[in-house]
Amino acid sequence: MLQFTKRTEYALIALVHLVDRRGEFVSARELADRYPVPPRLVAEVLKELQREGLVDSQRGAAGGYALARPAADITLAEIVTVLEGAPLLTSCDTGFAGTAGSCEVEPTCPIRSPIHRVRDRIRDVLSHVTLESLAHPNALPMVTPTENR
Amino acid sequence: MLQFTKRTEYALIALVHLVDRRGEFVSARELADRYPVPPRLVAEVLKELQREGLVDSQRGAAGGYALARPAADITLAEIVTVLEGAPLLTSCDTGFAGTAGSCEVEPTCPIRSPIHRVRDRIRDVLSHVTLESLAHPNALPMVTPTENR
DNA sequence: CCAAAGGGCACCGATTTGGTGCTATTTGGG
DNA sequence: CCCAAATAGCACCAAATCGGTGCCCTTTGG
Ligand code: SF4
Ligand code: SF4
Repeated sequence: MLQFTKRTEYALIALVHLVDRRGEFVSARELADRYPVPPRLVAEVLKELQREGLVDSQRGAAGGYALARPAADITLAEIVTVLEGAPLLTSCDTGFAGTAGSCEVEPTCPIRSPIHRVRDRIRDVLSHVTLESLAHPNALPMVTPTENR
Repeated sequence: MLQFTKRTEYALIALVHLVDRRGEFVSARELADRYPVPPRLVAEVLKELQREGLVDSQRGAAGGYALARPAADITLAEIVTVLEGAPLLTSCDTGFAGTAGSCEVEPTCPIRSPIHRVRDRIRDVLSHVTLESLAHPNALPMVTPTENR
C-alpha cells in the first residue's frame, strides 16, 4: 500500500524525541505522556529497535532508551528496513539478500527490472534522510538532489 | 508496508504490454495467456483502469483495452494513485485533497511536516517514471536527477 | 444467434496491521 | 531490604487489507 505502518511512525516520533535528549535515557512512558500514542505499542516498538541495535536500553527504575549512534548516522531507510523488512515495491528479489523470489511471473516479468530501478531510487531518497534532518528540518538543506519543475 | 499491491503490478504488466500494441485493442485473455497471472484479476484491474480513464475499452467479440493516452503522458504516480489511493507514507493529510487527518497525534506530531517532505520527494520520483520509460528502459536516460554516490 | 469479450458487484480466505495481556527480570531509591 | 518503575519476551486477538473468485448482465463481430 506504499504507506508506512503505524509502528514505523511511532518509532520515528520516539527517535526524534530521543535526539533532543542526547545521551539521556528516556522511558517509553515519558513518550506516551508527551504524545497521544498507545503506550504499550511504543514500548514494543522500542524493544524491537533495541534488538536491532538502533537504540541502547537501560533497565530498572531510571531506565529507558537512548540513541545507539549519532542522529546523523541513522537513516530513514534503516529504520524502515528494521520495522517493515527490506522488500520494497515488489515481492520479488528484495535487492539486499535472501528471500528468493516466490513470484510466478518472475521468469517472464517485463516490469521487474524497470521497477527495481525505481525501487532503488526510492531507497536512495530514504537513505539520504537522517534522523538529524527529521528532527531539525531547517538545519540542513536536505541535499535537494531532485531539481524538477 | 511500502510495497505495491499485486493489483498494481498486474496493471503495470498489462499497461506495458499495451504500449507495444499501440492503438490496438488487447483482450484480458491475451494478457493472461502471455503471462502467468490470474486472468480474472487482470480483467478486474483493467476494468478499474477503464473507469478511471487510463485506458479505453471496446466491448464485444473483438474487444479489449488500449491506452487512452500516449505512454509518455501516463506516469507511475498516476497508476498507483488510481489503484491504491493517493495517501502515501502517512495516514494523515493525503496532500492531494479531502480525507481529513483522522490521526490522534496530528496536532502535536513532530514528524508530520518532515515526513511529508519525504513523501513529496517520493511522489516526484513516481511522477517522473512514465509508461514509456517502463516499457523501453534504455530509450530515455530516465532524467537521472539524483546524483548520489 | 452465439461465442467471445467487457461491466458490475458481492463475496471469501489469507495475510498484515494495530493493539493488548501476561509474566519475568532488572534496578534505583526509600 | 524491598518495592515501584522500567525493560524483555512472547503470545494473542480484532480489524483492515489483499489476493482472488462467483455470478450474472450487456455488447458485438462473425
Ligand atoms: S516478478 Fe514481476 S510481477 Fe513478480 S514480483 Fe517481481 S515485479 Fe512483481
Ligand atoms: S500526524 Fe504524525 S503520526 Fe499521525 S499520521 Fe501524520 S505523521 Fe503519522
